[in-house]
Amino acid sequence: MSDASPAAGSRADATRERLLAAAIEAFAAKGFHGTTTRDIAGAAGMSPAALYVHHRSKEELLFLISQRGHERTLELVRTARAADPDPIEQLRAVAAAFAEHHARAHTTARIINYELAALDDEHSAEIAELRHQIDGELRDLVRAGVADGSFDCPDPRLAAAALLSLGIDLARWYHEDLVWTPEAIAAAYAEFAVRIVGATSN
Amino acid sequence: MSDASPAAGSRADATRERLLAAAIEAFAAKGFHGTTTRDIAGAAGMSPAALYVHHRSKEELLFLISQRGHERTLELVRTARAADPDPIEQLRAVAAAFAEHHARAHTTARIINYELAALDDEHSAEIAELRHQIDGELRDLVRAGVADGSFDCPDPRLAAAALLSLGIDLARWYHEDLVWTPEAIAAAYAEFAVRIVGATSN
DNA sequence: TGTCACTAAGCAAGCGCTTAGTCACCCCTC
DNA sequence: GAGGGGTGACTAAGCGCTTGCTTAGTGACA
Repeated sequence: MSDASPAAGSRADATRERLLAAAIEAFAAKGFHGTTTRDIAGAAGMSPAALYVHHRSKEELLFLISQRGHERTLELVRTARAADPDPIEQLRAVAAAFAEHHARAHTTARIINYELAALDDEHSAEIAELRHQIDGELRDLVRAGVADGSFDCPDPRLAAAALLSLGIDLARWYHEDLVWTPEAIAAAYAEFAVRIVGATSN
Repeated sequence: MSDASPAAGSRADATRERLLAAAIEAFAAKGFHGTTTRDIAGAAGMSPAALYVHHRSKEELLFLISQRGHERTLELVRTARAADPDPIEQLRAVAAAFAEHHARAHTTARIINYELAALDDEHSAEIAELRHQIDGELRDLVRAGVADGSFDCPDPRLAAAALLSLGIDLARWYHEDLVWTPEAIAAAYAEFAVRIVGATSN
């Protein structure tokens, strides 16, 4: 039910993570402004004040979730690109990994993509930089495919935006009791991605 | 900056619409729970109490926006489908209209797609029915194309979901000072749609 | 004179966050 | 190994403020 667990060890760290996990569930279900600090603390089995022993504010909780999530996504995309020099294979790998992750971690992904406006200015800038890097990876990939003639696509930037949309919107509609597994989604979406850029397989 | 204006006439109706327009801007920018009734009334140049002269509650405002928006989208899709019996042409028309609308009316579209959880049970059920009809139109269209051999696409339902995602996610990222016009987006997205379903043009 | 859009003032409830204090536990000393 | 001083996770209570919404009343127009 979660994908958070770094730096474990002390009892305090465990509680810290428990509060973070509760915040993820609550923010995803009711949005940042729709969630109260009492909701989060209550779901973690603690009093409202305990939240402030481990975290500075409700907003900091959101930032932490957002930061971890974006770093994870960036790493995911870079790893997928690194596996093969061929743009078509890179695109398949990136689209599959991106889609599978957005299906599997749709709870976190929902917060990451739809609660950006609730971050304060400083945190917002830091997240914007991470998003810029993720977007850059996608644009570079599409441009490389166009440059070597693998892709047929008049506007690479717009194609990159469409590819991102396909994955990100999964966070909005995917949930566990659908017929599709994250792996099935990944396979289908890899094919959609290849088609969108008009790839000619060698 | 808005696309609301039916049933005008009396002074009261005009004020009612002014409040609705203010609610649209505020909900889109800060979310339903992040918006206060004072924000809405203030933006409409009125006191907080004036809101309740014209509307039952803040939630009813959201429902009204959502209902109008969904009805408009459903009509848009049906009109696009009605223009031509050929599935490929229908898909082009639907994808173009859907994308253009989500770019042009991204403010309203954002509320419609991302604030569903804030509706009360009764209103939520009514909106769910409208969404079901929109989804149905898309699925029927893809199935028709697969049936007559125009489309090559192993999972029509998943392809329909991807087509919807492409349009809906525009509401998240599109804004006025980008290089692309809604018309340019529409043209590119019509091509993406045709590619996603693997259409073989006759 | 009656109607109705509209406001000033305010209510009950709920918000994020703080304060003052309790309690379990750990290490050091004798 | 009993006693004591210190530490830090945790809570009950509540502060200052904001929320959605109501009420009593005003003033313009028919």
